[in-house]
Amino acid sequence: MLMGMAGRPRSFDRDVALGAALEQFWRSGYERTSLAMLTSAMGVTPPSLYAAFGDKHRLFEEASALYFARTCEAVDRAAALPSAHEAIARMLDDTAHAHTDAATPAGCLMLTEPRLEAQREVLYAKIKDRLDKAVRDGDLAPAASTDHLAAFLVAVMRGMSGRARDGGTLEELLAIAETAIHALPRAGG
Amino acid sequence: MLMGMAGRPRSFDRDVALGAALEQFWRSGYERTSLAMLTSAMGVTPPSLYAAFGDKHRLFEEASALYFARTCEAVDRAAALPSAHEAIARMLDDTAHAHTDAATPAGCLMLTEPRLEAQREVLYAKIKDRLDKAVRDGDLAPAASTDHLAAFLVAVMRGMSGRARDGGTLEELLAIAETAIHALPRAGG
DNA sequence: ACCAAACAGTATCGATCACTACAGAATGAG
DNA sequence: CTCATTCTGTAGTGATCGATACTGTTTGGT
Repeated sequence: MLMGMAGRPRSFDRDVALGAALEQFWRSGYERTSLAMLTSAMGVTPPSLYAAFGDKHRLFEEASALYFARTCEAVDRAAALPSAHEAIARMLDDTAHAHTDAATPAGCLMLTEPRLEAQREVLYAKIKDRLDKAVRDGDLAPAASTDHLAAFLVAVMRGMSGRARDGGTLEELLAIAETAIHALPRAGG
Repeated sequence: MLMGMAGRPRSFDRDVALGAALEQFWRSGYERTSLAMLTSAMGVTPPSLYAAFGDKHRLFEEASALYFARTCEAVDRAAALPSAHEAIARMLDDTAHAHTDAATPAGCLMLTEPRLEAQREVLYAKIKDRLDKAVRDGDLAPAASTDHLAAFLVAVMRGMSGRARDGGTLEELLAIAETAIHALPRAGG
């Protein structure tokens, strides 16, 4: 009695449905994505969606958290590179490629969606931490203001995301990235 | 007979109402701005709004054109400065101030609203033209790719606008602008 | 077999969206 | 004045929004 588990099993894969929701939010943003679009993309009826994910807002939070986790993986991989210049260059290169990948919607969900400011704050902190480490390593001039540099880099990534949404190509985004690299202080300077 | 002008005169100032609509669109964006918000901000009832401006989309086009004209004035003033570095520095400085002006909504309507890509294209062209002129003047290295630089600068401005929407301060945006300046090729290089 | 539990699908909820029909009020022309 | 014309405000249009009540259906436990 009162054993929690019982009843008809779910007829869809929750992770697959979440991925479909993520892609829809990514493509159209939170506000422009209606429940009809979500249920169509996920192959799920509204009551099933609400039973599995709560409401639209919680579904978005779960989907954006998934996106954020993937992004953080790439950022952390880049940050692990030996020099700050390599790390930053890799991050910007990743950004250009990810934002123009034909297999996914253009641009970056985290950088485009207004309500994901907390995620952007974490991205900023990751970049600043990597720059601070570079200063400690003697890899970056001690006088470099890592907070200003990190804010600049997040702004550039954001600009790249916006340009990708406007139809910017990979080459165009790579050119922006390469130009931004020149704003970094020279090694040992 | 059939003289066009007659009837009850409009009870509100069309330009003032348009300015109020612009501010509302600027603050909330096109999609999030409802007609109820517009009529409330403009002090006008829906039928008057439709008689004076057409529909929501045309009202937005007129309001964003007004915003665009004002922005172009500032950009052109900056472009008239003697050196490219001065011109670009002024544009970025203007951007930082305009995006954080307490008297207006944070950020830039033109750089934030997805559907205003055509305006961004014009901004890009203005910056590129100024850089091309600098190359002709010997003010910028002849090898400098002005299209890449212009795309970079628009991306930075866009990032500044986004950061302003997230609550970024004037000082923070000025720091981004100053960092971006360092990406410009050195004079005569 | 039988029942409680959890799911699926239809059909719909009230709220809000952009938008407008209608009727009264205010003007200029004759 | 009278009348056509244009504006204003109320009130409400169909459509769509996010979210659910309800009715079966499918499962596991006994």
